[in-house]
Amino acid sequence: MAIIFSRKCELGIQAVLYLASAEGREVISSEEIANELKIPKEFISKILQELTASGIISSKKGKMGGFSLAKNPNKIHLLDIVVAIDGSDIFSSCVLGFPNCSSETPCPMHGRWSKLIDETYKMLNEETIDNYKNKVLRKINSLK
Amino acid sequence: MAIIFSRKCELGIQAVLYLASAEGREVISSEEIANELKIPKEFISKILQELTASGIISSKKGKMGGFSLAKNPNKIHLLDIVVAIDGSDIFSSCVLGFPNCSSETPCPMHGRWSKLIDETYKMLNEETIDNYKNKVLRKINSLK
DNA sequence: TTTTAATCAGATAAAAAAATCTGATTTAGT
DNA sequence: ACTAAATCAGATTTTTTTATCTGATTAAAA
Repeated sequence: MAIIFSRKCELGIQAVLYLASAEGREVISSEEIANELKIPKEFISKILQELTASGIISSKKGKMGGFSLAKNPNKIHLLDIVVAIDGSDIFSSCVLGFPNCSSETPCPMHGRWSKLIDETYKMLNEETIDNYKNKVLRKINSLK
Repeated sequence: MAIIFSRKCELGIQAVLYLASAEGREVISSEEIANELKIPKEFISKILQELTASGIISSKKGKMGGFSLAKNPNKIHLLDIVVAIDGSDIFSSCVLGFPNCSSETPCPMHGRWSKLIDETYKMLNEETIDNYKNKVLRKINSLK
């Protein structure tokens, strides 16, 4: 089971990081992304479409086409990708699955859990793709 | 989407908390739990069976039967329930979905994320059902 | 202008998770 | 013994998520 992000979202972040790490090159095909990340081409294509629709990356059709970042990597936050694919419910939904969990009617974990979620949110909101593009190359290479 | 625990696990925790909050009474029927937590009886029955199998609660069959905690509530940690239902993968799997994420071949989020997961683990391991049984009553009553 | 290689769009299939159903078993009380 | 009320066990259905397929469109290059 995915721990916090959907599989789609995990792979979406991976793909955007890959695009960022390939700076200088015009566009990257979905096939290359699929090969490098060792995931099915068809699946990543769908995800790249969604990310294109939400304006995080842009696409160039036709032969020699492919995908590239739509903005400067220091303007793309991890949070943007998460919200685009999974939405923002995870930042407000109850960890124990109770409805209407809030400071008025908190679940028993509410207090401590809120702090963890706030930190997560902060992390995703602070970190930009730019901060990560070098780190990710190492990881991708380790996939051999 | 469930944020970190499966729906099964969320409801399992809710049910165990409910049992803890009903101390003094012999056994509680799955029907009562379902009514109080506003969830389907059949689903919670399945979950209660699993929790019985893993020794967290115990069951009494037949008329006047039902479920009760298998041990003292200060001996049952939230972690026990989580591991029994969802397993312990969430504490070691990569937040970005990369394989073999570790300090040797970390993903870009590995460092910061590990800290959050460690805190979560600590919280689940420290807190016992006992600590929560009073808090949960308020929440359950608010479900009206 | 034709071929080729790419995205795009939407349908479909497969897998996993969540929820429900059915019947068997157990046990207290009459 | 019989009945009623509960768990137990496992099959089935539904829903959601994940993954795949197919055909259309686009655009570069021969």
